Order: sequence, then C-alpha cells, then structure tokens
Amino acid sequence: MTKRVTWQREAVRGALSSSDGFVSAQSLYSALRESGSPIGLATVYRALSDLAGEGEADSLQQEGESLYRACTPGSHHHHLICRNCGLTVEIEADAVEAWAASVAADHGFTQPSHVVDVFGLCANCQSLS
Amino acid sequence: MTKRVTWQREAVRGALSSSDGFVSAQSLYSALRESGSPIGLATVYRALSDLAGEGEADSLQQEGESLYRACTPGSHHHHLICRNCGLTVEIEADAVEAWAASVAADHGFTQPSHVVDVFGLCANCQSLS
DNA sequence: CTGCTATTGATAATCATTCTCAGCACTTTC
DNA sequence: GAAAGTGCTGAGAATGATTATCAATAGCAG
Repeated sequence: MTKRVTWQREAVRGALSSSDGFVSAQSLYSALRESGSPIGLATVYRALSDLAGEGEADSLQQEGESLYRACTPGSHHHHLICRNCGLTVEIEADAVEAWAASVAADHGFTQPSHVVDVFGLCANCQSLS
Repeated sequence: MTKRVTWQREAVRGALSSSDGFVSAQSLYSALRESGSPIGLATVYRALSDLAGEGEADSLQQEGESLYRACTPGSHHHHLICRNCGLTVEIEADAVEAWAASVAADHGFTQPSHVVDVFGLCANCQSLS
C-alpha cells in the first residue's frame, strides 16, 4: 500500500499547476496528449482524484463535469472564478466561515461544511467583449 | 409557442413541492412511476429544467447529478442542506450577497453571481446515528 | 538483480442527461 | 363538431463524462 512516485502523476500535477484556472479532466488529458505525453485517460482521472483527496487540488462541479485546480495545500479558501476564461483567484472568507457555522447552528445542524464560489467576468474578458 | 398546461408538468411540480429536500431527476422519475404515473423520463427532465428556468425550482449539482427543489418564486436565497436525508431550509444571506459583490469588485470582476450552500447534519439525523 | 505489488492504460461498462421523431392532445377555425 | 395547426410526450438511441476491469508494466525494497 506504499504510494509510488510515477512520472504520470507528476505530469498531471505539473499540468494542473501551470494552469491559471479550473480545468476539466478531459481537457487536461487532451493537453497532456498534445504535448506529447502518452498518458492514459484513466490515469488522469485517478491522479486528479488523488490530488483532490490529499488536499493539493480543489474541485468543483459545473455543467455536469468536474473541474480541478491546484491550490495551496492545507489552507481553507474559496474561489473567484471568471466564467469566461476560467481565471481563478483564491479568496479568504473568514466572515463567511463564521456566518455558515452560525446559520447551521441556528437550525440545529451539526458538522457544517459549505460551498462558496463567486463567479464573474474578469477585467481582461470584459475588455474583449 | 404558447405554453400548455399538462398533467405531466403538474405531476412533476407536485412531486417536487411535496418533497422536503433536494431530489434528483432520476429519483423523482422513479417516485412518480411507483405511484402509478406513466410519465416518461424525458418529460421529467424537461419539466424540471422548465421549472428551474422559470424560477420555481432551485437546482444544484452534487456527485455528478443535478438535484432540484421547489422554492419560493422570485426571491433570491440560499440553502442549508442535510447531507444525510436531504432536508433543506431556505436561508437569507444579505451579508453574504454584499460580501460576494465586494470581493468581485475588489478583483476587477463584474457581473458577479455566486454559489453559496451550507451542508450539515440535521437534528433528526444526528439522533439516528 | 529479483520478486512483490502498486500503477498503468486500452477498452468496456455505467450513469445521468439530451436528442430524435413519430404519435398524441389541446386549441382554434370553419 | 370535425379538421387543421402545433406544442407535448415518451421510448429508445445517442452523447459525454466518469469508473471498472484486468493483463501488462514498472517502482521499490532486499
């Protein structure tokens, strides 16, 4: 059960972190393929869910597919995402954390977790339109 | 292009509003079928996306499927959802609205929208475990 | 180097969702 | 009330993303 280091996993990690925003597993696979890597689709999916499980990547669902992005490990944060180009900014939201916890408690809910993401058009995409 | 009133659409609307929490299209279809309705799967999907488009239902994505729920039309709100039984409480979040807007503006983003949902275990599900 | 076993990858299988299209059912018109 | 027009329905096919299968491969310890 020892975890092994393979070039495939590193390739996925690298491709993820060189991306500005959220990317789908499919497009990450295509990108790796086009850059000459003979990596397999199943492996990309496995690597991505591993990274997400270890806290090295964030994921969110959009339009029926999962998008992934490298994130700063160990920190809890949310995202501000351009809905046109996918550019993503990590944002702190202590106020929202506290709000979520208190709302949950008010209604008798325990073990609160939350999904908070903000979408918009980034400055660059605005100027293009 | 006039919209017609059919018993199928009403059946979906009824099944949605008699549910306590978010339901998937598939399970709504199964439930309707089991209660004797000969409705078709495609029709359930169509009715749900119509309702969502008209603002009579909210939707969210979870684990690769879309979940729907009847909501109070015309009002913007968020949800507190039991991750065990699906029980859902509509919550107001003016503070969060303002926060989202200002965060977007701070980073040069326009046309902000946001996804804010809080998950937890409801009081009832806690006592069961 | 050798053996053990986690990992890979081509492909099949799954699953939710959407599309297709012929038949059906409201509505309006005569 | 019958015929025509057209939106709606539903069974099944098509799609697209994700996961499972499983034999072959390749890290890693000794």
